[in-house]
Amino acid sequence: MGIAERKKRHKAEVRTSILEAAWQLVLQEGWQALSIRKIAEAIEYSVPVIYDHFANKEAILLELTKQGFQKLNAQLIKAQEGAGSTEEKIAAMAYAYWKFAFENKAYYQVMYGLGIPSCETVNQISELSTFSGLILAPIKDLIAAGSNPETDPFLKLHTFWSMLHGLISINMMGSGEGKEELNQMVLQDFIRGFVTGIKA
Amino acid sequence: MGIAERKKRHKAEVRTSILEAAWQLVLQEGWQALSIRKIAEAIEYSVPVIYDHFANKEAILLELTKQGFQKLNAQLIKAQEGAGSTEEKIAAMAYAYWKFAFENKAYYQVMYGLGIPSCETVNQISELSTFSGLILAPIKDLIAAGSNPETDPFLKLHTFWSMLHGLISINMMGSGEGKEELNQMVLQDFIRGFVTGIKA
DNA sequence: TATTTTACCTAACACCGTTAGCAAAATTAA
DNA sequence: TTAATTTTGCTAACGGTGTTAGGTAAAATA
Repeated sequence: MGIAERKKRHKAEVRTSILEAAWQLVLQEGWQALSIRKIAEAIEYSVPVIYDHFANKEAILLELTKQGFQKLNAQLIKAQEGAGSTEEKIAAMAYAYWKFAFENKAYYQVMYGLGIPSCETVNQISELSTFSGLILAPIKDLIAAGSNPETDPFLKLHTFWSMLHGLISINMMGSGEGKEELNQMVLQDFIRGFVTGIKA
Repeated sequence: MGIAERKKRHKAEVRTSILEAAWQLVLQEGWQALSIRKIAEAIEYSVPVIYDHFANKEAILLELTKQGFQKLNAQLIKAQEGAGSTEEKIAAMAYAYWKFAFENKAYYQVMYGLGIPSCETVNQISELSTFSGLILAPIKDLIAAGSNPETDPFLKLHTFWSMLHGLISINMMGSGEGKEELNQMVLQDFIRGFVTGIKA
């Protein structure tokens, strides 16, 4: 009964090729210009085949979003591991998040493209809870070590994520020119403020 | 030659009705669902008439964006006037900005819908420079009164706007339920951190 | 070999933004 | 008042979108 296996394997290959083609198109023309027909042409199948693998276009973007968070999480873990103190961990993760956003603009724009992940969407992206967990841990440590141990860590996680995202999205417009140094300063400014805000 | 006047007036009326219809549609179905054809039907004109008044669909959204910033600016001015100290001014404006966003979600989403206003877009929205000016003034005052008078006020404006926008956009997803109090805390947290960050 | 399942495609539906080209109405000139 | 001209607004189309119904040919099963 190796036939069923072969078929499954082939189906998985087509699915993968859809995602790869979609990703190439996003890289080349931006996620706004992604279309089912372009994907179909790229994978050399007819349009309806795509709907055998994904319910709709949004599901494809959702899958790319998941991939983005996977990649981001991996880099956050690496950043955390390389850091010593709790404080350094938070700083390293903020920096890693920032770096990820600018080194993977296409991913970041897909991940937050339709606006911030909506309530329904959040539950579909399991990677998001990993993400939250990663950042929550050092925040809890920092709170425990600070002078206000009853501070709500979720509140701080919320703040951390929100502000960082805000900084990035507003800086992402200027893009191009010699703003890199200014941006670095904004980031450092933020981290310093955030950490001392918890310790105080 | 009152004829030309009447024609001008009529043309202006049609233009206004386009914007009003567009706004109603945005309120009812969200800006993503806005379409030229729906506007045309609402104003009881054929589709091409709309292109006599606006170059394209984006121009209509741009006009709504301008209206949004006008309204926001008005509320920021009011907030600033009602506040005493420089510090209170900044807090009041942050709160007013926040309040505007949540009381006018449709506007806020149009204003930041296509992502943050891009470099080209910024120049088309004169209201944006008014906005910047409004926030810049108290920031400058606070810097002057603080212990680091050489701090770049534009950097701080940047930070202020970015973080506030981030807080709002991430909080805008949760929307609905009993998160209002938590949100208030996040905002207060932000303001406190921002102000002390400048003074220190 | 006959039958059933699977894989896949063509063609369509209902939209979208945008524009070319034309008919009718309103204005101006004779 | 009639003729010429401008203005106004329309129909219809082009090329695109996401999505799906329905049919055909190939492959697997009996």
